[in-house]
Amino acid sequence: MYVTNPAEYLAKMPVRTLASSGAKTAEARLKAGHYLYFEGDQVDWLYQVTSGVLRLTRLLEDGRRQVIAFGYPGDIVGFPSAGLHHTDCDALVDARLQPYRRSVLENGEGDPKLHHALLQAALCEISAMQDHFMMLGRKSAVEKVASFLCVLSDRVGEDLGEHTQVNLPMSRADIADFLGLTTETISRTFTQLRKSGIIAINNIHTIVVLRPDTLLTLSLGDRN
Amino acid sequence: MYVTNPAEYLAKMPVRTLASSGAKTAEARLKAGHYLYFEGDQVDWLYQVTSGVLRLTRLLEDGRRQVIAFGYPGDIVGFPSAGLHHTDCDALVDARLQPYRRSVLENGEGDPKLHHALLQAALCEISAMQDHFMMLGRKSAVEKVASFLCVLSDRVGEDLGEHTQVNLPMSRADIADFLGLTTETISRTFTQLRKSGIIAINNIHTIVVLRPDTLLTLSLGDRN
DNA sequence: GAGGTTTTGTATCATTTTGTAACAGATCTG
DNA sequence: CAGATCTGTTACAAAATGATACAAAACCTC
Repeated sequence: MYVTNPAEYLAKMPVRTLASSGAKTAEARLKAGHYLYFEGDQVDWLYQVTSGVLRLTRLLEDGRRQVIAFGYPGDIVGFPSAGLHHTDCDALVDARLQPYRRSVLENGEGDPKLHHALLQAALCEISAMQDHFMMLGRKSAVEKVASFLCVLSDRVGEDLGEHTQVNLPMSRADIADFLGLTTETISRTFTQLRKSGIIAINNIHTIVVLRPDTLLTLSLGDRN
Repeated sequence: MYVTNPAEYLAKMPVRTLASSGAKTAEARLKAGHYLYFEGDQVDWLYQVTSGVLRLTRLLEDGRRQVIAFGYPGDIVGFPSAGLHHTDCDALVDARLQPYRRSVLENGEGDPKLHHALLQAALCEISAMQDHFMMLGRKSAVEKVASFLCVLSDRVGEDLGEHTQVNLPMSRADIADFLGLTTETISRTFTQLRKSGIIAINNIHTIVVLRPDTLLTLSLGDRN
């Protein structure tokens, strides 16, 4: 059987920019807390994150929230459906963005290579979201948190020689809304992982993965 | 605030075929229980469902399963990521499928209109999956089941004058794996809806929505 | 249609996760 | 700096869901 790696989510795009050399649109900047677009907005541009971290969210009328994804460097955000945005998007920390015209993706205007690259990014997004389905639908709290940390560690972890340090720019509530849990459960699970010596919590936004192999095992939910 | 309709999932594509008139590829047939492709297979074709119902699934090593989607007439299945399928796909009931070459989507070969239509289907898929994220991550069992029935009722319900009849070709286990629940919870919830007079269960695969408005209210999780 | 197998429904019990609340620690503001 | 306001942690109670067991129904297969 082809083995699904449930921790594949977020490991989507090479960090290299897609922009062709000529006629490049100027990079945009987005300050922490500021919104790039809202649900229902007309889509004119797609954006590739160059630096910083974005947050894509959806709201239910009663206030319940789902964090659809975090946008890390290399990720493309803003794919339209029927020409509209279907999430809100804001920056967790100051971010730089490379904009691409929507028409490049949808009408093939401009560089064909860029059109192809954006299309591939969209297709990649579909498969990445399928991974996250498994996460949301079929994993326990510990497995979810472990998966989340594994992915971030692989993708944006800083090598500390012995261990890997991971910066968490998002709040516990963001993590909870991403994984379909409550903030309390996130806190409890972090504490549990810390007490087991699997991670260390330097400060609220900085954790260190002490035993990556154990964390990975937990994330896969091995009942062995 | 722009109101997210959580029951939007599955309401993806018009049932009309995308195929351009000329040089049309012959329609394919897939018998109930037979597989169209497996996770890891090379993608050569995309398929639009003409009739019947498909099931897209993913497996975890320990046997846990997530039903990614049900493919109803109008839906496109088989979007590649890195050229490969990332789900299994089989037919719940005999199905007819209109195949489109992968290269039409990815390399723009052939009819540009078809290329555009497939691209739009992919983008639509992304937004539909975002809806389902909300479902999996933030909804209770009753809300999930109610949403599921609402969507099916809207999409493929048969008008019985007073009420709407919905055929459920999938098993309780399929519904459970689609909604991130267990079969027992599905059974319990169905019974609960039946006893409340919101639905009637003619037989295992046929339910009737008696009070669509109440079902919709339940699906939205109004705590009013 | 008989006999066996699988699926579904129901009840009970166990576990996980959530809700609540109190408190601690940050961060903000004037 | 002091007070106010978030955010995060922890403990305990409550609720929802899952697991188990078993009976009933549906479905193969011969």
